[in-house]
Amino acid sequence: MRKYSISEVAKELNLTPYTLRYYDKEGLMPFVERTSSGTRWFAETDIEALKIVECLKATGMPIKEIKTFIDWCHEGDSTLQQRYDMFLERRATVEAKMEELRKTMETIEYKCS
Amino acid sequence: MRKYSISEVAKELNLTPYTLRYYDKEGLMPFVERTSSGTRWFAETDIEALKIVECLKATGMPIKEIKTFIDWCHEGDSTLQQRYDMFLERRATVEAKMEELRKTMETIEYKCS
DNA sequence: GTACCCCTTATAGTTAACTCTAAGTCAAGC
DNA sequence: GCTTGACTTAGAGTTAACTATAAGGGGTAC
Repeated sequence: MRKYSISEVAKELNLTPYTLRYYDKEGLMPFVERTSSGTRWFAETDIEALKIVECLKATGMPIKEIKTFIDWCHEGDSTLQQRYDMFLERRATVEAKMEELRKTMETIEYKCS
Repeated sequence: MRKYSISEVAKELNLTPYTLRYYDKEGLMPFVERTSSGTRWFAETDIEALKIVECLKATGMPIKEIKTFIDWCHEGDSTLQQRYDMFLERRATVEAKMEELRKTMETIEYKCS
């Protein structure tokens, strides 16, 4: 059960320590342990959680909304429904975005000829 | 051959006059005529051109790159190849983006279960 | 003749998501 | 004991794409 420093995690996720501290400040990683002197000490599970954060970010979800999601995760099973609803909403958003892109490319393709 | 004022065009394209003047300043509409007193006087074809600008924007193309495209349009047929190349590149970008969204949603869908 | 819409320049504010610096502290490794 | 890398707070800077205000002026319509 190795633990990781902030720069190791940054490297693995292709981020910078600055960004990770920023995420922490924004409440996206309230789970990370600290050593007695205050150094962040990431577990594998923390890195997995951050990968989900990156996934949500990749769908265009703003950081504040991701924070809500993370908060719900910490409130336990009572928020399962809310999280599922958020997922459905996000899926709809992404599908709408993809549909718009598809249509836009069609238009451009048409204009190009 | 009606002509349109800036706020009529803004309304039709769901933008604001501020935004249109901003686009003008950024060089996205060097084609728009002016009255003797300096008022912008949009033709139908100008609105069509702006619709293409909106399309390109919808694919995530930054304004500076759109300006390049507009400039090429004004240079005439000698830039046809460049414009086509830009289109191909844009299509590739959009397709990559869509592919990433698809994969991301798959991952999230998996994590959700 | 006044209201409304257009124009300009210049400048400042907004939002999101970083990105970085400064100034000072702490702890581990060689 | 010095270097390295972690930490903190506070704050400034960056980028994109607007969005808005101020201050001044011009033209058209009722």
